[in-house]
Amino acid sequence: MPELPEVETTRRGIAPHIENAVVLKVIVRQPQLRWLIPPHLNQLLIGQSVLKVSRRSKYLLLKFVNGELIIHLGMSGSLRVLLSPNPVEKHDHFDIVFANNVTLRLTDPRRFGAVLWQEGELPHKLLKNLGPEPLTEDFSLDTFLNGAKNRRIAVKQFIMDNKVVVGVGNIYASEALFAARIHPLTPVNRISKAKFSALVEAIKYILGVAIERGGTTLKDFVGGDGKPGYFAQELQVYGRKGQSCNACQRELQEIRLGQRSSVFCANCQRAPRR
DNA sequence: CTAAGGACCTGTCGGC
DNA sequence: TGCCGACAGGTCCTTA
Repeated sequence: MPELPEVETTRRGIAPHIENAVVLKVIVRQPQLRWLIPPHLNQLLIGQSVLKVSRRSKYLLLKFVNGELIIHLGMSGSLRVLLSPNPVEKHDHFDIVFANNVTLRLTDPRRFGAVLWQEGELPHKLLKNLGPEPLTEDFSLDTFLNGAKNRRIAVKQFIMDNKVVVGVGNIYASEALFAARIHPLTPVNRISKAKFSALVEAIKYILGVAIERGGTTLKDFVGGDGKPGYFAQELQVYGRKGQSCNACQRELQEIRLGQRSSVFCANCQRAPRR
């Protein structure tokens, strides 16, 4: 479910409700997510207030005076703010109940998500080696030129590599490559400066628009405020295998790349010559 | 160092 | 209708 726009949408939805709120208690119903939820969160958090809700890559960071709570939504996670009592459902694994009657609830059927605690030295090990944020100036043409040196990896896998740039998952990687008219299999050492430049702009543009639309709702994604995202109707290639290209009407093709499906237009996105 | 593949887990969908 | 395999938004970890 969540790529960067969905995580950012979630951050914006929950922040106004929980920033400066004081933790009343933490409820863990299923501690085994991708990693075990730290067992002593109640001792750490009760009485503390959330100083800030931020985001790094697809990690949500809740800053407290004594450390940082890190939440990742994995593949199927969502976080919601509940303003009134709400029945607990099957995959509601984790709640933070605040003194202002707000509950922050993590739901995650596949349990690839994570809740981690980091204190002392920041950032957390998992955040330490991440590449630049795509929507900042830290991500530029140079990012790609430097990162592509001596590599022949397929461009789709390259832009999904978190050490190169963060936040580009399977949906937006496919969309950005279509926008930049680059075939997903193109080895990165064969991409021109101009094409890389177009790809940088495409990634920034598409992620930006997706955030404006409140993310992409597939299945049941809802932002922190419970509203769905509206980017799905703007997808050009993702999930459109067999349908016709919006630019040239040719039938969109699907290939598998690193065990992920990749839909593209073989006409608009030229196959690499070899 | 790079690259490839498995692993984690549940739900849903298509085919037989 | 039931069963089985394939696949789904992520990414760490192991192996070569």
